[in-house]
Amino acid sequence: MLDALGDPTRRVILETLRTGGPCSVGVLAERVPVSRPAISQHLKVLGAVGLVRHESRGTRNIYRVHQSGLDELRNWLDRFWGDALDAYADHVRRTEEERK
Amino acid sequence: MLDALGDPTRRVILETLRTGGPCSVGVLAERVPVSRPAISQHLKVLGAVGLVRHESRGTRNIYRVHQSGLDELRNWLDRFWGDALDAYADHVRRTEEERK
DNA sequence: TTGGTTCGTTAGTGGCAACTTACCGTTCGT
DNA sequence: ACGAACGGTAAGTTGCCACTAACGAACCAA
Repeated sequence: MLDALGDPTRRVILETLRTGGPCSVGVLAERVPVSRPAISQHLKVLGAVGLVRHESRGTRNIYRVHQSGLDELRNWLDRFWGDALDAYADHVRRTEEERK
Repeated sequence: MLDALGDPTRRVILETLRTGGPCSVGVLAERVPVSRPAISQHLKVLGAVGLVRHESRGTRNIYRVHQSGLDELRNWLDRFWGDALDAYADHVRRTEEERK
């Protein structure tokens, strides 16, 4: 998931899909300075983690951003930050006891 | 920012800091199966994007997770999803007109 | 001051993944 | 049914980044 967002090209692809709306692979290859097969590979990765969905329209596949991946990221964020605060509180309490 | 979270080792370091609370570089090197210099380099990257803060305690530096990076990520998420919906609405309207 | 930690930095290497070129399957128009 | 367009896949290369090893700096204790 975060691995998928780690690549700059994939983020550009997502940005393009976000600002330009859903579009085909060929159009994406025109807008992003990268060959068409590279686009395909990245879309495969993005699709595997639920960040994009594709829909076959004749010979061309229309890709669009999908929500599930973003939701998962948000949940991870919430849980992460909550646990970090708890762990910090524990740490403070522990060092407090050591000082005695 | 997302580049920083893209590396698995860095996520492990963050997880370690989160669950175990703040700790020094040497302790991190013990808990994460990676050499100490590698830890230093990763902490440098994580610090550059505001995900961790360090505080010099004598010869040793205590690192802890910091909020600003997470906040920035959350803001990005919110704006991303909102814009994606708008762009999708535009796209629907545009294809609707082309159908005429 | 001297020895022992603790940490940051540099140089160098190995491995992985992103990219391109070439090829093949699929689908639509004629 | 045939040609063309669109897209996914395979193989191969290149570039980048994570990692280790060695060195150097700062700090504390004696």
